[in-house]
Amino acid sequence: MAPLPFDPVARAGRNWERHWPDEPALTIDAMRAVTSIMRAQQVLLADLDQALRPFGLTFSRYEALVLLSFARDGALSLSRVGERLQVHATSVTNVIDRLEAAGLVSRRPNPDDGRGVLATITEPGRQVAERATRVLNARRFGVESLPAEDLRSLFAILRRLRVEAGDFADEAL
Amino acid sequence: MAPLPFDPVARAGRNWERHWPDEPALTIDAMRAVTSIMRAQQVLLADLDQALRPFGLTFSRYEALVLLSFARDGALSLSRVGERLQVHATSVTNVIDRLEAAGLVSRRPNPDDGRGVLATITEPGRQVAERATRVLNARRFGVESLPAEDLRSLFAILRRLRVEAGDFADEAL
DNA sequence: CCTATATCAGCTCTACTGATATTT
DNA sequence: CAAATATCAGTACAGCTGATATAG
Repeated sequence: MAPLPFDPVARAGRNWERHWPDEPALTIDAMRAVTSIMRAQQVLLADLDQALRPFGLTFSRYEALVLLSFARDGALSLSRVGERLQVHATSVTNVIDRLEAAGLVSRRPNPDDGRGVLATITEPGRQVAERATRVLNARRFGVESLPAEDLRSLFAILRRLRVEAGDFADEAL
Repeated sequence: MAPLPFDPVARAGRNWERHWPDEPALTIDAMRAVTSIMRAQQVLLADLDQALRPFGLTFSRYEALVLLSFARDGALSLSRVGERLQVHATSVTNVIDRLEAAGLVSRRPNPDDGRGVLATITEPGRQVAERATRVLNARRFGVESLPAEDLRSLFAILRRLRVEAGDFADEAL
């Protein structure tokens, strides 16, 4: 795809001002910020998925695998996985299905809850998680171009957005 | 989905530090920022898609429709639509197909290029775009919780990320 | 009885690949 | 002939709904 000789988000902002002259500046600020997030996510996801392809992982599967690698005994109930990654129960089933088919995770009944299932990371799963993480760390998750200050600003600002959206209840406010 | 009593991104950062003690702090900053962008996008897209559902639009279709509404004569070649929205040619065909099926856009041959097709917004399309935009403006695109300063920071920081990712060539650098 | 957990079938959507007809 | 434009078939993926079996 040929890169544009101008910023399409900035241009959209100018069009917005022209067509909606009575809207407060805050509205255009919001539109530019949201459009920027959408584009940034698209660019980053494509970059990360490409980096993870040699490992047979997508970013979603990678997130689930790493979550298990950090858990006590390398195991979590599927419901916990869904909570932490904020994905639907059916999506958890799907992601774990694929990780299990690749031999990176195994299922077993939850001894503490007869309704539940524990996903456990396997030894090959740990190895894949570690090698994939080395790759992502080395390319700094696709944001090599940003200084630490900007990265921390992003986290802080988007954290507020996530709290307001109900992503989690802030423990330190 | 029950909201967590803690920030899952912050917790992932602490786990990262514990498992990768030799990684520079910058790596964890990058991981937190990227994960935040992914989650924020997910939350925002769900919010916007829900707001647009009564209009029979997704955010993708809304973006294409608004782009046409801003264009001279309300028309753009499909290749231009793809450039501006940074989506694949096949996705442009798909989006315009659906907008056309809904009567919001019409296709006609490009008089300036026999290979091309022009997408033109219809009068019903303009009305839907205007009503949908009023709704999104009113809810400030889902980021009501952020002050103008944060919205402008997001735009500025993500703009650099987009430039480095080849989203566009900066005209003012 | 009501709720929670997980799964399944089925649908929508976006993204991408590879092939193709047409035109420049 | 090579490149660009658009389309189509087919695949993969994530996200969701509704239904279901099992267990707390």
